[in-house]
Amino acid sequence: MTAIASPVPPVRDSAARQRILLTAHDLFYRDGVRATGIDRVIAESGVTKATFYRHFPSKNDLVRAFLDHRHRRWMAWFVEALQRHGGAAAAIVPSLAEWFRGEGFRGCAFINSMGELAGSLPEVADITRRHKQDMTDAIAALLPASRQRRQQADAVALAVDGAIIRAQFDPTPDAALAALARILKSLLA
Amino acid sequence: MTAIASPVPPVRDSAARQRILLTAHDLFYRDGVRATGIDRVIAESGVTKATFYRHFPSKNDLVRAFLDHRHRRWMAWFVEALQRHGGAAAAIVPSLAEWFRGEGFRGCAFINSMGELAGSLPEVADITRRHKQDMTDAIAALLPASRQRRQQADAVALAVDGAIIRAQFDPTPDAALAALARILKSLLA
DNA sequence: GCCGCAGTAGACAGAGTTGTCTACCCTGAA
DNA sequence: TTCAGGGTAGACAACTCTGTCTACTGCGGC
Repeated sequence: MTAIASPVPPVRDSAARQRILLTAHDLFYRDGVRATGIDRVIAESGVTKATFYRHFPSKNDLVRAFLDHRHRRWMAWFVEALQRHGGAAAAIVPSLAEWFRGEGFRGCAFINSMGELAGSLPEVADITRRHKQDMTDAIAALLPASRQRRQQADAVALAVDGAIIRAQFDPTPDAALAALARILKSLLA
Repeated sequence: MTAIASPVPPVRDSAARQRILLTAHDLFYRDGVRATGIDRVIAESGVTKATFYRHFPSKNDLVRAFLDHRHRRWMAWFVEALQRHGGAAAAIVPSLAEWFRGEGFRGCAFINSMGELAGSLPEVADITRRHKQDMTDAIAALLPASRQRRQQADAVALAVDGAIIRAQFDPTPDAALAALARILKSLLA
């Protein structure tokens, strides 16, 4: 369904489309998907309804594009941050600290979306699973090769998700980072 | 604000109120809070609008009552399940397995709500923090007394949250449980 | 020069949202 | 017996939501 191209390709990498997508990204991530009306996205991206609906036939299409964009953006940042902090397992905590302490941190966009869109966009679970798989792969790349690297990476990724959650409801991310560090230390000893 | 009693107590533990609350619990947990309209709750609990608004002056009041109810219900189940599985740290994985494999499992109601209500009901972060604090206390009670029990419990709770998330997007909870078991084993060795 | 098309501008439909209000019923306690 | 109050039944207001539609503009390539 989703991927069938229209007879005459109606959209491309236009400036308007980019503006819509970036605006939607900020609003969806900050306020949540359901809390953000299409009208708001349209108004804030300085575009008209006709233009919006030319690029995104429905809100769900925009949501999918948002998650796709978010995935690329976040993964690029994550991989870069891990390298910047040494490219080993020890890079995980300082990298996440950066994110958690960053201005508009509001948790994981995928986890948040999964919670609110289970009914209206069931595929968000699959999208989230793929996102977390890529995150786990990036983590695995930091670990020394061994027979249990895959499972170690799974465990680390699980702990990272726990830390993201905790950093989302605690006033400061310190406890989340400390607990994560404790887990990593004992897990990779 | 929230806790000020009205001059003449307008509500009590009536049957109607209970029906509304239980219906709201099921719908909010299954479909999400924003996705569930007040009309739906009213229709499915077999009550009229006037009755509903007598007990819950606004949807936010209902949401707060829902989270409170959910907290009591979930904590009671959790403590009971941990005891039933032996009352030690080893009880955590089988207890969660029960929940994850249960019929309507849809993740943690608090984490889900925090994601979608950040804007309209900011206090949900505090409610979630208190809920997780109680969960952590229940976990701490399983661990042998030591100087680091508190921090161990924090780390275990963080991993539990990670497992809840993973069980929410994976088709089966097996990987989540295995990764959690791995973390517990190395953490409590 | 003209034509296609991405864009602007905005009215409009149809459904759904929360919340209010009137009118009536029924029961249990003073 | 009266009467307060929790309940039923449902209209209605005011707003927001997604999505459609018409009419016009401005520009780049053929």
